[in-house]
Parts: sequence; structure tokens; C-alpha cells
Amino acid sequence: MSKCEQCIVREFSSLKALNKEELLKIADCKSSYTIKKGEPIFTEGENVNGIFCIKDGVCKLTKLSANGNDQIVKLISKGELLGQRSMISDEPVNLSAVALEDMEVCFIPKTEIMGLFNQNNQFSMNMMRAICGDLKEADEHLVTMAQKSVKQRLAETLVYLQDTFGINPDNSLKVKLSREELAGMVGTATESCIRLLSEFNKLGVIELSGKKITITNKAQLLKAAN
Amino acid sequence: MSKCEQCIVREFSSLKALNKEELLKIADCKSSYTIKKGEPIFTEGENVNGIFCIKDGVCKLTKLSANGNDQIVKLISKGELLGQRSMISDEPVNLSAVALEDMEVCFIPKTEIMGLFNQNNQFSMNMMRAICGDLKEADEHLVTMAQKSVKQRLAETLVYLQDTFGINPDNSLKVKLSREELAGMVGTATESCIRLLSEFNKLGVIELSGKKITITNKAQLLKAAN
DNA sequence: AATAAAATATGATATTTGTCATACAACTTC
DNA sequence: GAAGTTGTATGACAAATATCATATTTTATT
Repeated sequence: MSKCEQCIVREFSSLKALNKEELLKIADCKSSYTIKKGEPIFTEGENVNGIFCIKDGVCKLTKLSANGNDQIVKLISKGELLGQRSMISDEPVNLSAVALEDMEVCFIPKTEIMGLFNQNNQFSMNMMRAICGDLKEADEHLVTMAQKSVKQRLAETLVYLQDTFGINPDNSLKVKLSREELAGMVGTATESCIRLLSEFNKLGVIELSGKKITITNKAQLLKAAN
Repeated sequence: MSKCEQCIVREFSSLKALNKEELLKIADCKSSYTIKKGEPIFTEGENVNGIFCIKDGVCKLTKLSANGNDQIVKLISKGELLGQRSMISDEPVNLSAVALEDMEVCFIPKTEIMGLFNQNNQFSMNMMRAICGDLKEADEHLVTMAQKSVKQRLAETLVYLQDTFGINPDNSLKVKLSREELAGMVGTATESCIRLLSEFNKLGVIELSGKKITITNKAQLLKAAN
């Protein structure tokens, strides 16, 4: 069992408020998992009863819509927590989490976290602030979905992916999403997504090479979307 | 200054965890306001530094989109709190709140609430749970915006308004929204909203009479939207 | 009550987006 | 390496939605 105390990623989440003693206690009751690309961490409707701490890798949070499409609500990566919402509300999870690449995650049971909420006020405030941040983000995302065109949303999504997850040595986007997944982020049909990528490609603002997407002119890409 | 202890609406929010003593302290530092229909409680970007408790009336939470449209993110009514998100994050508010009818609200300053977070764990847990509920709602709303047609969204919005805010003696929706506001909830152009209302009216599933909207056949309305 | 202003309604039309069909490319699997 | 499977690409078309113009109704103002 690895020591939480020496885990760097805890510094990036609400867990940073915990002291040595508390971390030792967590290390004692946590379990570690390896999740292969494409595998779920949890699925909509499941009872999770704890939170996951992402040690490495990226996953998508999706919700199945009535029309059968998987809408990607958010991407979560190294250092972030998963499952707080449902743990605190004491409800099944409302979203599915599926690995986009091989992942390392730790699971901390609910009882442990709840105990910490009681004894460490800084920790609960951190958690509250993080959830408030998620809520703000969700509201902004909502307005984007409601008010912007598919073309704008696609362009902004591409820029978001680059700014958030970075690029490979060849400048292509690091996170690899299928066209279907990209469409699921943007909230459009896969064919429409492909068509618009083609269009951006022809305009010379992005470059397509197999699954690889490279933004060659960020400013122009955003401009072209308007 | 009225007594929070005797205010019924506090029973409907996180404030219900507070004891007599704590309520007396709040009553002592709160301020009460009357907000006329159409007036703002606060505006996007403002520093609020506290929370509002809605004693009576309904308001809309809106966000101005880049295209100049006001998207209505949520409606808030009697018994609910307002401004927690920005208070906890220690940021300006990200949404505007505007009264849809005459309102009675109380303002409780941030220092007071923060003090209560420290001394009353049940209160902070209530608040956290409420915000988690908002987050879940926002995610679901987001998926609806991304995946459903305008017609579906309008039908669901009408049903939501009826189920949440009730009907007048003549069966018309109690909350009164202009066509523009309704379009702002649905996330569409005002003309499209009007056109679809017309269509529902011709189908006989709703009835229009001036600004009044009456759902005459809820099941059929939802069915017609698919 | 008369007038102006705002909100609602509807037609005509352009644009956006989705759907279905099909082609082609890339990747597995045997 | 052939056959099948999956993912990507594109055309043709239909449906949904936005936009602009204008009429009509409602509400506010004098």
C-alpha cells in the first residue's frame, strides 16, 4: 500500500488540507486500482460510497441522454477527485466515468471522508469551494450549450482541450478523443462534428492526420467559428 | 426588525439546522428588502459578500451570453437561498438575479455565515448538500440543452413551470414570463418560442390567452414534443 | 380616449443541423 | 494477408431553427 503522504497529486485537490496523521489514516483504508483505457470507473445509477482520487490519466464524465447519445459533461484528470457530489448527497452517481487512457486511481471510503469533514474544517471548506467551482463551470457550460452554434462550440472545445491537457511534441492535442466522443462533448451529431473539422481543416486553422488533431492557428480558429 | 426564529421559510433551506441562539444572532445582523418586479437583486460581476434568503416571490437567475441574449439558468423562489456559490468561492457573482414578481428578501452578511460554518457542522453539511443538488441539476440541464430539440425543451419547461410553481384558479401557469423570457429559459429565439407555442396551441395541448399559458393536456404536450 | 410603445404573432426565407446512404481508411482477428 | 469490423469522410437531402420583415394585439403614457 502506497503512502498518501508522499503522493504528489493530493496537493492539487481538497485533500491538501489534511495533515500527516490524517493522511496516514487515509492511506490505511484506501484501495488503489488500475483502470484500462475504455473501462468504467463507475456507471450512472451505481452506488459508489466514497470518492476516487485520480493519480494518473484522464477520464470522461458522461450522461446517457433519452435519445441514446452519450453527452460528455466534463473531463477529469490527474489530481482531481471523483464522486464527491453523490457521496455528499448520499445518492447514486448521476454520471458515468470512463477512462480515456490507462489510469491510476485510489478509492477512499465515505466513512473516512465524512469523519474528516467533522474534524477538519479547512478540508470541508476546500471541498465546498471545489464543488462551488464545478457549479459555476456547469452554469457557464450550460449557457454555451444553449446560446452558441455547433461550430462555435466545436472550436471552443478544441481550444479548451489544448489549453487544459496540452499538446504532444508534434503539436497535436494530447487527449485523444474519437470523433464520436468529440461530438459528445460538443453536443452534436458525429457527422456534423466530422464535417466541421473538415471545414476547419480546409480553412487551414487545424490539421487532421488520422485521429490526431493539431490547432495551427488558435486565434483564427476561434474567429472562423463566428 | 423581524425575528428569523419565527420566519417559516427558513425551514425550507439549509438554515433549518440553526438553533434558537444562532437565529437570534442572524436576526440581529440581517437586513430586509423589498424588491419590485423587474428590479435586480444583484448583477453579474458584482461583489455580494453574503447570502439572500427569499422570503417571498420568484426571481430569475440569468447570464448574459456573448450574442447579447439573457439565458435564464434557473428560477429561485420562496424559501431558497441566493448567492452562496460566490460567497463560498469568494468571487463576484457569476449570474444576475432579477425579480419576476414583487419580492421580500433578507440579506445575511458573509462573516455571519462563515462563523456558523465553523460552529455548526450540520449547517455546513446542509449547505454542501444543497450545492451538490444544484450541481446535479445543472449537469442534467446541460445534457437537456445539448441533446434535446427546442420543441422538447419548451414542452418540458412549461411542464416544469406548472409542477414547480403551480397554477392559478383558472389553471394558467402562476409564474408569468414574457415570451422573451420563456425563450431565454429554453435557449432559443423569441420568434421560435412564439411559433412553437402557437403550434402547441393549435394542437390543443395548451391554451394561450394574452400572456397567460394554460396546459390543457400535459401528457399529450410532452408526447407532441417528440 | 388617443397615442405611443412594447409585446405577440405570423409569413418568407436563409442558415444550420440532423439523418440516411455510401465510400473509404484503419485496425483486428483469424 | 484476407476478411471483417470499426472509425472517418462526404454527398444528398430533410428537418429544425434563426433571421428579417411586417402585421396585430396589448399595455403604458399622456
